[in-house]
Amino acid sequence: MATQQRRERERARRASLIVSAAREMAEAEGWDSVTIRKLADRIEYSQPVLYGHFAGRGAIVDAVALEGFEELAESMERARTSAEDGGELEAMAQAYLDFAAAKPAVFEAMFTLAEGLQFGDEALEPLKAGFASLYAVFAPLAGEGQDPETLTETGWAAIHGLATLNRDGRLRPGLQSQRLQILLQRFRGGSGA
Amino acid sequence: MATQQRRERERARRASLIVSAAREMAEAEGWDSVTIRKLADRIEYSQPVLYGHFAGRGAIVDAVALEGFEELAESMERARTSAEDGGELEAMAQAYLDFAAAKPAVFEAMFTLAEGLQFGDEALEPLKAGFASLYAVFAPLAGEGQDPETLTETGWAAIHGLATLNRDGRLRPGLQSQRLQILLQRFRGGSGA
DNA sequence: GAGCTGATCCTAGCACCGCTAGACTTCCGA
DNA sequence: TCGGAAGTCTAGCGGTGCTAGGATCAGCTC
Repeated sequence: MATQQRRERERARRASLIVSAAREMAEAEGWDSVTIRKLADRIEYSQPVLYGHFAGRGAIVDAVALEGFEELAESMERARTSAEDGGELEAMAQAYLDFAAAKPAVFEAMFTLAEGLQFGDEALEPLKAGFASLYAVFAPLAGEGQDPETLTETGWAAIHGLATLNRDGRLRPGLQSQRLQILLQRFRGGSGA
Repeated sequence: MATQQRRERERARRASLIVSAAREMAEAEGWDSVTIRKLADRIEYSQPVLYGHFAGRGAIVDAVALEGFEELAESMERARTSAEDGGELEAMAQAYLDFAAAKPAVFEAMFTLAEGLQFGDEALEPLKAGFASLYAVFAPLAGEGQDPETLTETGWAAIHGLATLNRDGRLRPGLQSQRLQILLQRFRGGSGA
């Protein structure tokens, strides 16, 4: 009886060990070098054990991505709620860009590697939470007769584009905050100072 | 003497055959299934022949990406120059989004797979041409004391984010043109009608 | 406490990948 | 005609994700 629970605990613990090992390896050497063999070595089990926890390599990447979405949502929400009046958008956008810059491998898992994550109405909780944070900030900026959700998507895309192009070295380095300022100015229609 | 030239021609022809085969396969079945072996089968040569043309698989992907940049730059420039007054930004942005939607595999090669392409000041011609088109449209929109190049980067990122998030199914389908309208309205500061 | 049963784990191997060494064939120029 | 260079192929190396099948070990039953 209690045995069953202990096993369950150990299983869960090992699963999260796999995920964090994958994450660390990816962040240190890139996703290409995260192989099942190395992962198995790292956690000191044979390869088949990994398949007892995840359907395959892709599922492990997805798990890292999901963890990333949780953290991103949390970061954004914290930034938003602790910002002073009028500074919510900037704080949240900055949190997004910081996340992308600080955890590039996780970000990559979330937005270019993940394949099994559901979006839209049936999305998992962390994904919805992240969008909700964005919505809370963008919706008030919607103009007359403008759908706030569509505006949110647009604003998200703008921030996201900034994050990805910058990460891939396609924008001039050292100017990210200037670009963010321009974006903010355009979206809230202010002076940009 | 003439033999040398004929050989040169045949070589070039075969190189472009490889690139277009890779491109077609990627567009049809995804980049994962573009393997050197299948590619060799397709062009009816053995694998080592491919390595006489390209340093490796990555170089082939890069070649497809470069071709993509040429086409994208051309599309944007055509859209921009043939648009009626005041419609340049919309036409160009639309061209960008259309390209991403119509040729997803090429777009993927350009922005997530390519590894050997230089950006910035030493970028290849097509990349510079593409940015020049963007610059021509965005620069006039720069506000007082605002760096036009930084504005261009920001605008590009916004459009790019729209393209990628939409491609990955992370935005509600069927609303891309509404999102573009919102973006345009925000960037030119107009009414958005 | 002995024996059974089911969960757990590993060894070994499949089919595929990118890439390359070395042999063979073909063609050109002297 | 013949020698050398260019071109091409076969075969194979080390790696990948993934899995079948057997061994081992824990816990339950009597």
